[in-house]
Amino acid sequence: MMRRLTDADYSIDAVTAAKALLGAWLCRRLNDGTVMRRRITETEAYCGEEDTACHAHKGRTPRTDVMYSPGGCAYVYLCYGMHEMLNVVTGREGRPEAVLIRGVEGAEGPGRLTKALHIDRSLNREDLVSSRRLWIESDGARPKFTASPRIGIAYASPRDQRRKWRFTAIQ
DNA sequence: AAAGTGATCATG
DNA sequence: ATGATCACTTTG
Repeated sequence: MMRRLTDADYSIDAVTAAKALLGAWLCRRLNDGTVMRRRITETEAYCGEEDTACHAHKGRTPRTDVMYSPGGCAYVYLCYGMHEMLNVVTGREGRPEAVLIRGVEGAEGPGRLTKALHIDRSLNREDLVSSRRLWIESDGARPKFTASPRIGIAYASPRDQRRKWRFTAIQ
């Protein structure tokens, strides 16, 4: 049985959420009514201002403001001038944590999945609990996964670079 | 290996 | 206003 994730599912720390989101279904309804669902296969956790890899590590700015909202909304930004990146904000209000969705079945890679599901910055701040356009469902599947260092964070402290906060579902 | 692409933020 | 940087992908 399939259920949409609720506030409670998003009100947890990003590392726990990043693991729990593996196997869940990222769902997108387009303007023409088409609904797409893809299983999440890879995630990364970004954890507060003290995490030097996290966009919010320099504090609240116009871009990172959304990360300070209560868990359950989307944080979408443009990377390298061409790739839209989808994150799910988690945790409590005032604490900037988010899970980067790095891959879904059939679209591995953070820029590829957003392209496949037509996700862009118009969905920034979208509330995944109530949205008709973007949400996540779970059928209870909890795939096994591996944990490894996060990608593309050479700017972070060596200690934060070493943290195994990237989670990849097996098969 | 390196380009391509434009928003973002710190600096002036 | 300017410039460095960037949670990536594709092409050679």
